[in-house]
Amino acid sequence: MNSKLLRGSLETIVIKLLSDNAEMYGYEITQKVKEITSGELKLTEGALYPTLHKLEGKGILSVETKSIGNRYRKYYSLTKAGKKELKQQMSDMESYIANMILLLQPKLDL
Amino acid sequence: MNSKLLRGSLETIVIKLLSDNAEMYGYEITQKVKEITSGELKLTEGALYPTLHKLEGKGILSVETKSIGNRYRKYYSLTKAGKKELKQQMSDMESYIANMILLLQPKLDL
DNA sequence: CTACATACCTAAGATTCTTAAGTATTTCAC
DNA sequence: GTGAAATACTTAAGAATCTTAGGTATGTAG
Repeated sequence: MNSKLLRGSLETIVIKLLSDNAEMYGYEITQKVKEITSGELKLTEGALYPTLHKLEGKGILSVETKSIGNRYRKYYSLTKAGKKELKQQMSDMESYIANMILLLQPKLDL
Repeated sequence: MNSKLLRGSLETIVIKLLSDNAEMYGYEITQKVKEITSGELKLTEGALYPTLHKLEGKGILSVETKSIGNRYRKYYSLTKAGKKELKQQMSDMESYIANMILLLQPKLDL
C-alpha cells in the first residue's frame, strides 16, 4: 500500500529537521513531516522512535527529557557529530537523486 | 560503505531500462547502470538476479533464453502488466523525490 | 595457462521498514 | 462527566530489500 515511501531516508529526514529546528520531540517530528509534505508522507512511530534511539546511541543526537505538567517529552537535538553526519547524508541524498534522474528520465538521444 | 545507494529503487530501475530497450539480459543491465551513472551506481548480482526472478514471477517481465555459441543469456522484456507497473513506479518515484526536495531543501522563510 | 570478463545462480545475514500491540495523559464534543 | 480522539512515548514480530560471499561455467587476452 505504502509504496516504499521512506526508502531508507528516515534518518536523513530526522537529522535535517533537527538542523533546522534546534530541538524537537518525536511526535512533533511526525507532525512536521506530515505538514511539510501535505500529508503525503506519514512517519510511523514504530519506525521513528527506534531510529531516534539509534541515532542517540551513535552520538548523533542528544536528548533532554522535559516535564510538561503531568507528562513528559523527550527533546532531541543534533550533536557536533550530528552536524557532520548531516552533511554526509545530504550529500548522499543528492547523489542518489541525481543518479535516479539520470536513470529514469526519458531516453534522450537527440 | 555503500551508503544506501539503491534505497528500494532496484525494481524501478530495471523496469525503466526495459521500457527503453525492448530486451536486456541481467549482466547487460548491470553494465548499463554503471555506464549511465558513470560508475557511481553498481548493481550487485546478488540483488539483481533475485529481483529479475521476482518480477518474472509477478508477470511484470517475460524471459527468453537464447543460446550464444556455447553459452546462454536470459533476455527479459516488459509485459503489458509491466508497462502498467512502469507508470506506477515512475509516479511513486516522482512523488518520493518531490517530497525529499520539500523536506531537505534549506529552510526558506523568505 | 592463467587471470579477468562475461553470465548465470543461491543463501546467510544486516538493515530498515510496517504492523500491531501496549501504556498514559490531555482535550474536546456530546 | 464520559467517551473518543489526539498527544506522547514504547517495544516486538515479521516483511522487504539489500550486501556479502560464495558457487558454476564459458570466453578472451596477455
